[in-house]
Amino acid sequence: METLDAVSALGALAQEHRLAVFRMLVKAGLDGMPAGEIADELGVPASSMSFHLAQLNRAGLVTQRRESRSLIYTADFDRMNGLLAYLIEDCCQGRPEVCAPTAEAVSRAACCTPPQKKRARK
Amino acid sequence: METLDAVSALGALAQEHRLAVFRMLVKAGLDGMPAGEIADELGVPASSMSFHLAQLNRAGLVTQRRESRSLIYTADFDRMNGLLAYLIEDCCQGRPEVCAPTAEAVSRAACCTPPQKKRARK
DNA sequence: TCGATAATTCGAGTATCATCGAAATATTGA
DNA sequence: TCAATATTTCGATGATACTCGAATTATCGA
Repeated sequence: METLDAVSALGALAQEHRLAVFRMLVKAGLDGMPAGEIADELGVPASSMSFHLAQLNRAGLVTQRRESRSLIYTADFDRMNGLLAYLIEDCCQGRPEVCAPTAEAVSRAACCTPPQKKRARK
Repeated sequence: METLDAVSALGALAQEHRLAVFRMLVKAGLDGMPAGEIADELGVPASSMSFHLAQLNRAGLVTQRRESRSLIYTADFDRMNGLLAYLIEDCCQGRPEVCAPTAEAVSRAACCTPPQKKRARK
């Protein structure tokens, strides 16, 4: 991940509502959640939530797919892993012997693997 | 680390200059760097840099100590580790079996351990 | 085709961020 | 005590960010 991508991803997560959304979407896994449900759950007006979802989307941290009338948002686990890897490498940069093994472990372990597919929502 | 602390730390890193400063300070290790040198290195006016350093400081990602006329800034490795741990837990939240071992590995390895003390600057 | 549902885009208001020169503060050495 | 150095704080400016109601777009079922 490039530095500018990291800045953009960090900025997307650096907001209370958006961090909450992302946490929620991680929990939801590959099924994702419709915009309206996210907004309801967090008690934020739909138009405000739409703004935040667009930011997360632009930063690549969530993807969007239409399912009938709903737009389903899903966390992008690869992207989040990319950010984590960047931060860990960044953090240890110039001193790889200190924690490169850890960075390596993280990237090998593919930390943010989406959980196995769940049942379709009722 | 609490969610609001994470938002604040993420916000501090979500800016090109500040991310560059943090990278630089990580490289510098416990010795840290004086504000002026940081500003020079990045080609940013001193007053602008002071603003950014204050933000990093407020977010707890750097500490400040006076050494004669200079203010030396140092990366706070514990804080950065806290942020990484938060993000990794966050990312895997509700599905610990997927990557808890990785989070554990990261925290055990103390990824952002400051490198051993270097020579005093000339 | 029409009404209902789900969401986004628009517009306007307020707030916070980023920038940078000038002025103020802290420290040192002579 | 005074000039020089290192840095911050102040003030002003322009740019983004956040909020949310109203208007618009897309889709579905009858």
